[in-house]
Amino acid sequence: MSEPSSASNFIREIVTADHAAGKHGGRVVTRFPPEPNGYLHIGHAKSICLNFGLANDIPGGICHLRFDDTNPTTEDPEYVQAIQDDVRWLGFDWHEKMFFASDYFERLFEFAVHLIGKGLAYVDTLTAEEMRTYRGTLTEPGKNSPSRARSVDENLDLFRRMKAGEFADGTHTLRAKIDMAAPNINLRDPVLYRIRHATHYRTGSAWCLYPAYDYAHPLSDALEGITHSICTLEFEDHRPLYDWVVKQADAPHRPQQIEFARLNLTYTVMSKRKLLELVSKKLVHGWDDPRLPTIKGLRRRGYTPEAIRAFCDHIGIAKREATVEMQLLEHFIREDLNKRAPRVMAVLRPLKVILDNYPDGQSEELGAINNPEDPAAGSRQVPFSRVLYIEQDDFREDPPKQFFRLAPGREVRLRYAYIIKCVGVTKDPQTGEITELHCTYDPLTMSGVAQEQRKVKATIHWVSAAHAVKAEVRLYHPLLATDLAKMSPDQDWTTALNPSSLERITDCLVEPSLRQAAPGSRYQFERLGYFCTDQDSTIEAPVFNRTVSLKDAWAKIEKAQPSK
RNA sequence: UGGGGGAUCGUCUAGCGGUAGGACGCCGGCCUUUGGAGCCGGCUACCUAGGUUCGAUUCCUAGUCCCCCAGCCA
Repeated sequence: MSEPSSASNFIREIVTADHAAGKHGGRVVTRFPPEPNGYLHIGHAKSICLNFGLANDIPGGICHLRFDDTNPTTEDPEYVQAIQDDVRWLGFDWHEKMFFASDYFERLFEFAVHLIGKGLAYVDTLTAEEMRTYRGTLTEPGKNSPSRARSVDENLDLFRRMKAGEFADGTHTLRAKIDMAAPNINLRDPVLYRIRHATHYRTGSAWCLYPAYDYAHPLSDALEGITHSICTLEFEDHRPLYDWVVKQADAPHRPQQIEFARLNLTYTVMSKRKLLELVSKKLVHGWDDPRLPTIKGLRRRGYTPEAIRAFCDHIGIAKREATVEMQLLEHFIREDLNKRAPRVMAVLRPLKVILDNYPDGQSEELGAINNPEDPAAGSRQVPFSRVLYIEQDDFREDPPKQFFRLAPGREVRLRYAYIIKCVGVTKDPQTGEITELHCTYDPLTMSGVAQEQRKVKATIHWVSAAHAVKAEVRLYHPLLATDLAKMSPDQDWTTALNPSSLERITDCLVEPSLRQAAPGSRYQFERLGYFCTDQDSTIEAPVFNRTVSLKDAWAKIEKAQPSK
């Protein structure tokens, strides 16, 4: 990737200054370290853009992809694959520098032996329950575990036996010997290793002893020669422990941890726990459900990596907790797709229009511009005939103020075609529902012909009944109907879900050029929005996802109108 | 009544002692064969109170409010 440098931020300043000062031997090595226990989301994209972006922009910089797989009970190779796919799809490259914390288990064990030898770690026999009691509280100091006085030899012996599988889960831990009275709770003899007789997706049953994050992470960083270890704010008070581990283990290298605020977005959820809950309870259709802020979801919905990167660059990096408006994300996908999505005509909610004065059985091919923003996109032919469908929203029997579209006796232009006039409305005698419109067309108003005196206030899209292709369109609405921040924590957060976040319309009609739309291809349905061909789409049954609507000035006017 | 962080337009963000800027959003207008796009203009922001200084969003002090931490999760 060779895009213009991102806007600066405090982390970029630190890294740039360190690089200029020749710190770390002039190297810059960052890392993106997900635990493979879920799919990546837009919040991870922020971190990916930061870490890889930094490495890309600084000469000689490199960003590692490291799987922080130290907990065998939550991790799965499915996630390892998905994470690699997503990072690549976002446009980043780890240049072969892909690592697994689980590959360091042996070396991590040796560091622990070293720590024990220095008298800085001990095997504790307290139960989890007891350990909690001994830890003290936020305001009261903890007290030393009886195990703290064990000799180095005894610790070494016990630790090796822990590794050998002699003890059951939960019976022993390895703890750092720091300070049980430390005001920072993370320093009150944190657990370094715990026993887990579980199968790890990579190391199988080779280990029953697993290093904790606070121990494995700093040492993994050190082993890889990471210079700047960037993480989110909640790890701020782990930094003293991070530094302690690297220093006391006599690691070959001292990385610097820097924290920034994670991304929050309005109307959606970003925690792995909640996303997993949505997927496992089938509240959505999977990790790639287009309603989700996962990378896979956004991708299926039609988002481009370029738009996501532009968004990430734009929101900036800071330490203040912030919630970005979804509209900003939408702005970036509109901006990107406006420049490159080919325009087509599609009618979501069809209303039949019969052109009384257009010869029955006749049809013609009309030239249509593929993208007014991109002359190189060329043009195509769209068939026109006597019976058409227009959007139900484009006709009002009793038009409100400022409604410029079709109404009895009124004229509109059909995009790329003629000006038509509504001369009759047919209704279902039973329901009173409008079933079809009778219109006349003016053959002298063919699109492209100068029409000095014929100005109409609206141009609407249409499809030819005889040529249109039936399609399903899926519209997505916000995942959440209620702001989670306004809910009490004891309430079930899923009650905040928007029950109508997915709207499927199965009898849409699209222009024939869309018949063979390939899954993943993106279009602008004129006047409606940007749509992406879904992976479920087939030639027999095309399916389109609405990525985002176009900005809708009329919707605003209508909403602002007094009533009705 | 511990520790660690953070407070700038509605939202995100810039500012590094010298006229508080940008983006989104919103409101007008122009333009338009997409009520899209584009163009032009506008939109009650420095948490509070003191102090230092010719001058403070910036430095200092004291408050206020918000977030994180008591997993053998990461």
